[in-house]
Amino acid sequence: MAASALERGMDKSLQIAEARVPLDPNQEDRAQFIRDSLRDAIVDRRLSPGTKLSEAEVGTLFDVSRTVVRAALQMLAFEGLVKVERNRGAFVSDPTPEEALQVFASRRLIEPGIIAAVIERVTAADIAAFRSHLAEETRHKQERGAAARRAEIKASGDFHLMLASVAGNAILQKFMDELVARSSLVIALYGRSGASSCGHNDHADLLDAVEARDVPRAQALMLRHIGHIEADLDLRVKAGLTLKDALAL
Amino acid sequence: MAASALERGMDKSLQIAEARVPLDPNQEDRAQFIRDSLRDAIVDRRLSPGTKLSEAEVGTLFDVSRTVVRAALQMLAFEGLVKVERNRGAFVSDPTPEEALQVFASRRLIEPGIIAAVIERVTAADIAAFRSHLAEETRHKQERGAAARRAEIKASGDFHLMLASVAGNAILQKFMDELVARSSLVIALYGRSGASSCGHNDHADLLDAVEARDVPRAQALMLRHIGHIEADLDLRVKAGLTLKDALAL
DNA sequence: AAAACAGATATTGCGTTCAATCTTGTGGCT
DNA sequence: AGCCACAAGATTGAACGCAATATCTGTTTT
Repeated sequence: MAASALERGMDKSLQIAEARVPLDPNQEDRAQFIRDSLRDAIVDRRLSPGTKLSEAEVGTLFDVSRTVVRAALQMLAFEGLVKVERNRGAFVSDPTPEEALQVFASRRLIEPGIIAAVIERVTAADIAAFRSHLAEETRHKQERGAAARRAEIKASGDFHLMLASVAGNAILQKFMDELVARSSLVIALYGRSGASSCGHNDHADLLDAVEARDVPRAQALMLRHIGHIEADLDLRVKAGLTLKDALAL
Repeated sequence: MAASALERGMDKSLQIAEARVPLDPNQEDRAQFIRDSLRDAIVDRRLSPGTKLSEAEVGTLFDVSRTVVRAALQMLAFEGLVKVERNRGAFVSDPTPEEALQVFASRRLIEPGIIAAVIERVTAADIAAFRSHLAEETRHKQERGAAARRAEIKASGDFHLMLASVAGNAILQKFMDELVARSSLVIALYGRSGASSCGHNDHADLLDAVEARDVPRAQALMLRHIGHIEADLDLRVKAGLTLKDALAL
């Protein structure tokens, strides 16, 4: 319930998922583990856009050398979640309104295709998994608080990733990974209601159409859904938010 | 004709573009430079799939430390052009037939969308640039030899990249970068006639439709074109090429 | 007083080094 | 003779340290 109490503890340190060495999962690929932790933190908006990710600081938090941190940051840079500037360091990226539009334009292109592939390959077990996930989603939607909202955004993204996974194309799945992560960042930045779900039940409707194997309808619902998410954005806000403007109030 | 003699010279060394320190272009981002050199070499098939890219060896060739090489290899791994195996090293990727199909399925999804965007934004200057590029392409097509064939494959890919660039969506452009590179690898591996252009003039036709701003026709031509490329593949060949089979002849 | 310069500090870029892991070659055992 | 075990060599993984660059502070100059 009051899970947002967790967020209090962030004095001046980075406040990533685990405060210190969450134990090496399997001792392999620590860079990947750090990348995942950072990505979750970024997508969850525990790390806000523009935040500097100092190599030394992250290294201390995870108890690894800067070498490993560097690898993780480079991966995130490829996904577009952080921006690295030469001799200056890595920062959580701060997508411009234009980039935000490009993210959704890309999704509009790819996701209908994914839907078509899903309908070709989806099994009864998949449908059950989707329904179960949907229940989880609506649960979050009814809760209050920043933590629940974050969980909702994340769950909403996961729904799309599940679709991509069922579609069975590894390349498209990777693209969707990136697009969903970037979307979360955009929504966190520009979202008006904070959640992409202002009264709609898009995922449930979409799933119905998928189960009915109605390709055109499912694709139309997907496009409508993306439209809903986009409509919830207020791209003006951040447009000219320079330090000067920010302090002018 | 017997231009393939060029490939003979690769005794045991890697045979990348420049034999040694091609001068730091601007002293910045040497890793990126190495990545580009390696990518060109892979796409051109001067480095064949499966080749091991030893950190030390590449480092020596470019006269940098392994640290920088590592960064370059990691980038290529993200693009899917090399595969890194833990504690074993990096290898030029060797896409399976299934991966090959996924590459083209992805392109079928994305490129028609790019075409639509292009027709919305293309200028007369762009058209001129395309025509100029096309002339270059046909020139290569009429030449003989492995070098010309490589140049043709590369030019053909560049045409699609030019389209992506005109479309004006940086994210899709990055996706296309990856897809075109992977396509080149797949064509090099599975291509029957070696070039994607067995008698067709797809690019010219496509460009005509774009200039006429006929979206449906241009999209149809794009799909047909991708179909042509795919039809030129022989995915059986490599299908079961295990060591055992390879030696069975 | 504001701008500009200069030194001090912090951070990144990257070469080097040591430990861990994989590969290869040799020798003993069945 | 064939197979397994073991050791030597080679290669990657990751920490460390130094040099280069950017940032910050305090002072000087206009």
